Amino acid sequence: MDIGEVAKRAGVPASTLRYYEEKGLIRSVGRRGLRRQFSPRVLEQLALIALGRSAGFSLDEIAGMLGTADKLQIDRRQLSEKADELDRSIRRLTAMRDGLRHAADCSAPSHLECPKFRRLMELAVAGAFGDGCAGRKTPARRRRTDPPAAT
Amino acid sequence: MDIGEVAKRAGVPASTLRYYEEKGLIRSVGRRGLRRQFSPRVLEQLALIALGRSAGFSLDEIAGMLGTADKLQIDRRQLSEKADELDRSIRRLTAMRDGLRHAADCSAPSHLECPKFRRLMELAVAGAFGDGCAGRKTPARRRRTDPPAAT
DNA sequence: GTACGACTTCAAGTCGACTTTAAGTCAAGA
DNA sequence: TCTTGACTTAAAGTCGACTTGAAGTCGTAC
Repeated sequence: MDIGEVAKRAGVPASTLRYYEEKGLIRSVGRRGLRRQFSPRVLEQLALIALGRSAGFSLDEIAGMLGTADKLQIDRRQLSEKADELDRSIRRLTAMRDGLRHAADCSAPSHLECPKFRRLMELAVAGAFGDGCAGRKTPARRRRTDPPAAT
Repeated sequence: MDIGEVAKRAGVPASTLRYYEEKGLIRSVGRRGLRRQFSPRVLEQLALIALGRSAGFSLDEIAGMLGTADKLQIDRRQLSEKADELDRSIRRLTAMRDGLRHAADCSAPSHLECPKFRRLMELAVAGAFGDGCAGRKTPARRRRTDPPAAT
């Protein structure tokens, strides 16, 4: 299959497929002239990649899983760890959701006067929802690189 | 207070404070020489910002909330919407967690032979966990910019 | 025989939230 | 007086996952 065909079937832009190949996540079976040719098996690989991404694995992690063996061999411990990680995220998100829900219907004149809201603020400052909360879009910050005004 | 003092108390690097000021999230009350001076009230603002970030608001959204009025006036509808959004995330993460958990102890020789796993793959391909799942680190992709190999 | 469309490469750009760096300012202590 | 050390600025760099652009290569339909 030409890359365009794969793109159409998998619902993924051709540029992404090239990128994935470059990263070693998929492989083309050869070339016809310049053009990469893919085996239909790549569609399964792409589904796997999509799943991995949805589960929160990075492309590098996924590459590691699909990497060495030609036959898929996913480490069950890795899955389990990711499940635990998700579990922690779920707990944090749940706490946050409930807090927001409360704040939304709270009768206090200002949110600042609502004790629950203040508690939430404190937790946030303390980092209780640290890196990884609420659809965190930032790439897992390393807290404190900068000396926080060292004495 | 000097910026270093605020940094220490809030546990946020000075560079971040400058950045926040530039973005209009906080304000300094003046200068002593070159140095910004902050009122202690900025600490409360920062706590609010930390909370907003943890809840998944972007800095621009937070700026919008704190923006116009000098007195904090958060739109309750906005909180409610974010709570709903979190709720959806929680559901997706939960499904994913359960799927991973299952896959981790599944007895099928290869994951590919487990029907539940395959179902999860299909869902992922179909985008059921679309943008916003599992600590998604990417900035809310716009699906399909590239024509998927138009006919 | 040439125009077209689908492909190719490589480099650079994007997004958000910061951080880092280089070069400069300033008050205070030895 | 000179040196710290905490601040200042503006500009550039970072991270991950891609996308975009420019310039070139094919096979095929006209």
